[in-house]
Amino acid sequence: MTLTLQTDSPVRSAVARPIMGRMDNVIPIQASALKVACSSCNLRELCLPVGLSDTELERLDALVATRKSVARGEALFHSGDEFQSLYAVRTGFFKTSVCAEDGRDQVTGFQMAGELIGLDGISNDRHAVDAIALEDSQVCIIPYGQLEALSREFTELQHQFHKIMSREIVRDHGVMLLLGSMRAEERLAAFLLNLTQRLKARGFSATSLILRMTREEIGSYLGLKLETVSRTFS
Amino acid sequence: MTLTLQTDSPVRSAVARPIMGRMDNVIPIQASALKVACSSCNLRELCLPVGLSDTELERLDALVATRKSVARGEALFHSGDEFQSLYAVRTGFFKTSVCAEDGRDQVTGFQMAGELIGLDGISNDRHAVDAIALEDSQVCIIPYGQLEALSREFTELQHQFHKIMSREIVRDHGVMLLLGSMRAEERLAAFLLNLTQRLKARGFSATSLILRMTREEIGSYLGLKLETVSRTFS
DNA sequence: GCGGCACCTTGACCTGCATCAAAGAGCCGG
DNA sequence: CCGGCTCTTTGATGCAGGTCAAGGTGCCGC
Repeated sequence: MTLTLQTDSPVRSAVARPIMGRMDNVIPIQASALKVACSSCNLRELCLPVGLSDTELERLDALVATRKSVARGEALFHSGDEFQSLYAVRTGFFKTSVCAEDGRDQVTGFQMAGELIGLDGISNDRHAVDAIALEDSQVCIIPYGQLEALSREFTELQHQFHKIMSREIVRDHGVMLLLGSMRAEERLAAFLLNLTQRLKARGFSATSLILRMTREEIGSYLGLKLETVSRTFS
Repeated sequence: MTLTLQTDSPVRSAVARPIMGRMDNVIPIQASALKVACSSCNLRELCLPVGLSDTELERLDALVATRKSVARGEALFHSGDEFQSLYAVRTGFFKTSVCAEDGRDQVTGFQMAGELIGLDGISNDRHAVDAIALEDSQVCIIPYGQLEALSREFTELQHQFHKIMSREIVRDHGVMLLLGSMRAEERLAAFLLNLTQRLKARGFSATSLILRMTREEIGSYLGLKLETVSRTFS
């Protein structure tokens, strides 16, 4: 298989600009009370509502009532912020990262449409990572308290939510395997493979992809330096 | 602060043998229907029951009805096994590890008394890791379906369970930071610090610890080779 | 008591990746 | 249109940690 890589920067504008052009007409990065409905969302088979009945979906619609736009480079939340909601990526692309006391930081994941951000915050009511938009994005706001309440009512929702958390744990274990025992080339390969699979599940081409993140961010995720990432691509 | 390290092997028998001696009198590694009660367990402040009321505890007692003994070196479960229950470590010490197709494997964590094992299995009804006892151990069996049912009834239990899953995610992010951006010495230091903190929370001395795992297992967890671990200790 | 085993330590050497450095490409604002 | 910015590429060099190898220690079973 051949894989066409297209970096998103500095050629970025060729791709992202059209989107930013549209953005000029709206207020950037405000929590806008857009009306939303999971039941009519094309991501519902990838997101929280998987397997829900119509009545359940209806109740979820009432809960996930608003969206929020986040401009490229802006934070959805920071480490230490009070935790109140989970966020489902509606459009766009995010990274999450932890940082050590000495300033070094580590990208812990990249999130795309249909994926949940903020699960780390449940543990002690504060977010433990930074979540940064890598392109202009929209997220659906899922108030956590209400989600807990609703999932006490609906077995399916509860189960789906647990699965999502568990999947995150399994994913993290995969990253540990990658960081702990693979060489640079293997890491990059595994990373690209994972990315294309996720894009494919969302209906994008599996043989050509645009990298929204910088070499440095990829490097941080993979435990490599940006030069190494760049060299390994060549 | 000074820290006395005591390796558990090959001097292991000095420590573990007495326990194994006792084991000779019972059937080793069988699911024995020991009567158990969370409400009278000295680990309840570290384990699932945190924050539960008396009536809630009573119901949980009914659910977590049996224990299981696992002999040193035996598996609690393997990757690929059907997932049915979570396990709370009652006594002893476990490791969990994932393995790649090519045979390399990576230790993803060490679990001690009061910690939950098996959360990875929720994601698709199969366990994703191997769980191996590093010393003769006992676990409480928590049937997952029943736990979900009970946590639909009791807000506190539900919340506590979510916190435990979230904490696991945060822990994993910490390990990623360690694997992705620390040098050998720092990794080992962070590892020992973490271990002593957890032991302290369980009432053990914080300045002297016995390493139940081999250099190789530590190395696998930290993304280092056993020789490096050994050298770094010196 | 002796050989075998599992684990740990130590030494010598090598290599994969980090580090340092320089230069190019596309973009942005003035 | 020019200078500065960010991101990337590429080269040269160095070192942390991997690899290979040998030897030690305590345990176990015969």
